[in-house]
Amino acid sequence: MAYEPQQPRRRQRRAETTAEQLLQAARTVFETRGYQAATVGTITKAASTAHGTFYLYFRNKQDAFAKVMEDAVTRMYQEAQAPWAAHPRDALRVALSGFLQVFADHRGLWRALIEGALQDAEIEKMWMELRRPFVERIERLLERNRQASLIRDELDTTVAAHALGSMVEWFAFAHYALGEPGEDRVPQDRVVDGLVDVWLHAAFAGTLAPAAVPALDR
Amino acid sequence: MAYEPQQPRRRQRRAETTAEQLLQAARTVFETRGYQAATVGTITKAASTAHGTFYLYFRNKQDAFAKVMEDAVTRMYQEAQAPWAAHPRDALRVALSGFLQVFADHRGLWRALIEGALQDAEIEKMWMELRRPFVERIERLLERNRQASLIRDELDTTVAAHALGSMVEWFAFAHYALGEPGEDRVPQDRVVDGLVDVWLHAAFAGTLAPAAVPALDR
Amino acid sequence: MAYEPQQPRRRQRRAETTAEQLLQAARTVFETRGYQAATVGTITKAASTAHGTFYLYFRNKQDAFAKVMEDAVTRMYQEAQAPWAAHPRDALRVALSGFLQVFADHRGLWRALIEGALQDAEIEKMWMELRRPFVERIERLLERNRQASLIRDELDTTVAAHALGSMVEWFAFAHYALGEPGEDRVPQDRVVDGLVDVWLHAAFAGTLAPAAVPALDR
Amino acid sequence: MAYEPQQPRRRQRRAETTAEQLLQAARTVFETRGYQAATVGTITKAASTAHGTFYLYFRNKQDAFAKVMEDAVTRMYQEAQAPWAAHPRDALRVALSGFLQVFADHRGLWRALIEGALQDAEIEKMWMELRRPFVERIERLLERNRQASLIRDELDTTVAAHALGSMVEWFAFAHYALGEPGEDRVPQDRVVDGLVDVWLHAAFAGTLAPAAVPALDR
DNA sequence: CATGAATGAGCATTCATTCAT
DNA sequence: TATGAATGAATGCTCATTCAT
Repeated sequence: MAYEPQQPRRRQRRAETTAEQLLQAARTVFETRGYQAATVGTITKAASTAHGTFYLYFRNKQDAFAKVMEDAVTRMYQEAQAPWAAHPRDALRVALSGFLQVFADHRGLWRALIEGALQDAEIEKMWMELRRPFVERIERLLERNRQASLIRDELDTTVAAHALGSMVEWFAFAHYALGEPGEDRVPQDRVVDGLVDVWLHAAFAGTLAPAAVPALDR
Repeated sequence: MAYEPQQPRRRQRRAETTAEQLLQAARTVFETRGYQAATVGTITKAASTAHGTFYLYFRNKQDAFAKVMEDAVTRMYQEAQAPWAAHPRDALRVALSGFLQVFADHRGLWRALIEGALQDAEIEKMWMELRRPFVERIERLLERNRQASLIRDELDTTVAAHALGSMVEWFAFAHYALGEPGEDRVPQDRVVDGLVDVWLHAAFAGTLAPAAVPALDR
Repeated sequence: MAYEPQQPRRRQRRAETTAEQLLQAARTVFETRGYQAATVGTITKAASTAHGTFYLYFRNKQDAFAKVMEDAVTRMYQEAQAPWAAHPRDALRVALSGFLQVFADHRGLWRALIEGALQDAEIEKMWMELRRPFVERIERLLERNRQASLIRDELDTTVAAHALGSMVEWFAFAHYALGEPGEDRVPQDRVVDGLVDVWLHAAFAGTLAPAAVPALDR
Repeated sequence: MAYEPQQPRRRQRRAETTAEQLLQAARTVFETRGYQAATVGTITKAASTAHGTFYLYFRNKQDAFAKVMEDAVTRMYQEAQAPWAAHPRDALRVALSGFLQVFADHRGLWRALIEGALQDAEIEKMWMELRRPFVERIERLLERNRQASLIRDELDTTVAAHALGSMVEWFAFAHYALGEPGEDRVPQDRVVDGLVDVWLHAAFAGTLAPAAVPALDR
């Protein structure tokens, strides 16, 4: 009840620290154990706080996950959009390479994100929103190039943007986040080259004689 | 064994009925509630059997899931391999269309499958194995056409097979299995056309002057 | 409904076989897994009969255990009372040696017996009754030798009989039935010598000239 | 940690109370129902705590049993090692008498202990370890007196220690812990006298002048 | 703000026993 | 007699959440 001069600040600092600890711990725990297998107890233990303190900063486990993921996923999609070189083919290389690298580095977070999204509608919504700009950016890219007549006329840019975005995302997921962590995989360089190749041919203009398309066997 | 005249048949029929009820119930429950949220109790209740009966037909929850999924997923990937028309472009259309349709129809099962895979290493393994033939088939297709010189020389068929397979899978997942069930989506015809288009240009031969590749915006 | 000449006999023989199989299987299962850990399913599987058949021959698990044990334990105590040599010290040696041997050979059955007795009053009662002659025999022995003035005057034969009987029984139990099965133990010869020594001095009078040791009845 | 003025004490007291209630309840339940028949639910009900609280204080049922028994059994074997009178024969009397009394008073716990040991290898191990000092102490006693030439030369002290220890233990078990609780038994005084008598003659040298019996130290 | 003891609903799994055939 | 499918009660354990201090 006495008037405290600078106590509030210290208290606030303390709170921030605790919040930071908890967020950090939650991130680590979700990353290593996944959404459902992560427990509040594990998180508070990792954060060296009391069990109850968790509920001072998060409404519940779901909320903590959302907060962790919002931050993490934003950073991940951003990392994947790092500024790129001037040369176009190389530019695409850099972008894809960055995205794959982020995926490989945060395997656990991606797994947790998808797991969480499947168990919790709010997480799902959040993810969809964080993901949208990623696809929209591809669409904008295609649109712009269409105006420059570099894109094949008949390309449905909306569908193509979704398809190419999905291709990268899912390829990365299946390649890096699924299967045994230490498993042998196609080396990243080769993967990037292949993806760039598919991208370029899929979207950009060129003489593509339909007659050349062969029969697809079963 | 040789004691009962023709009763075994009756018993057997009863057993088959129970098995069918349980499998059906398990399928429904997994489909509507997901992997983790599905409980043995819910399944047996839905099947109108005693709780313990579940363990007469499944080793455990995971096993039930595997059995449900093996059946369902196999059917799903097979649908995408349905015999197809003579015209190659149409053939691809039919295959993709079938795959997307199945996906749209079994949104819940796919969600459950991925959720399960992320929570249970065995399920993950099972899925990877069910999925492999799907990708391998694409690779074989590309290889065969390469020998017919219909495929671009520089195409890395392994990477491309994974990439194109992933594209379809993830597109389908993101498009049909994520988001609100009733949400408005791009109409399926347009989607199929777009995907076929990307496929054909990505893999098959044509003059694609690198010079034509434009700058990619950020 | 027709008059069957020798069908009954065959049927009876079949029944005996089933009964025998079940009893044998039950014995094995109880011996290897103990009372509580043994399950009806394991027993019927071992006996190659249907689950339900078990209840044709036994009222329940407890009953099966009682039947197995009655037989087995009787045999065990009897084996331990095998006819013995004429020389008294050696006679005692033979008797103790036999008892210990039986114990060592049927470690599992003893464990199961005691476990069962502790969980089931009927088993307990049965055991007490099977055990009683064992102690009474010792008591009779001491009494007889008292009349021959070979026993110390002040010996309370009743208590001594219980004490010496218990000593052997428990020693055997702790030595052979408890602890790791393969554990190193004091070699049996030395054990027998020690026990004989304690017995003789505990009960018999004066300087124990081997000649003084009387015949042990059976 | 430094936040709460003196509340921790109150909380701590509360926690101690709960711990005490649970331990007490567990003890009672194990004593009256045995190891296997005791359930966590029964214990928490008896302790008036929530089911989950049990796992705040015990890792699992086995752990609770171990904790109950460690406490009880230690006390029981110690009772048999209570400081004793100067007169050696009386000293032995006191020790044996104490042991038997404790046994008679805790019939249920002994039963549970043995039952538990037969069902759970860890409990068995724990018991063997609690029991060992009891036997070793006897052995040390005999060894010491051997040096004072009060022990018969030919006595195998290791075997004798096991044998005499077993005798007392098993006698007590069979006499007090088995059979109907209210059954008529040989009166305790007579039992003690008999056991002492056997002990002394079994182990000590020659004509047993009471004076010759040495002090039994700890 | 922080603590951590307490709660209790929830779940997978086992198994003795029954009974229709 | 024999079968084996079906039953369902019972139990140990986890963990998100609350709340008195």
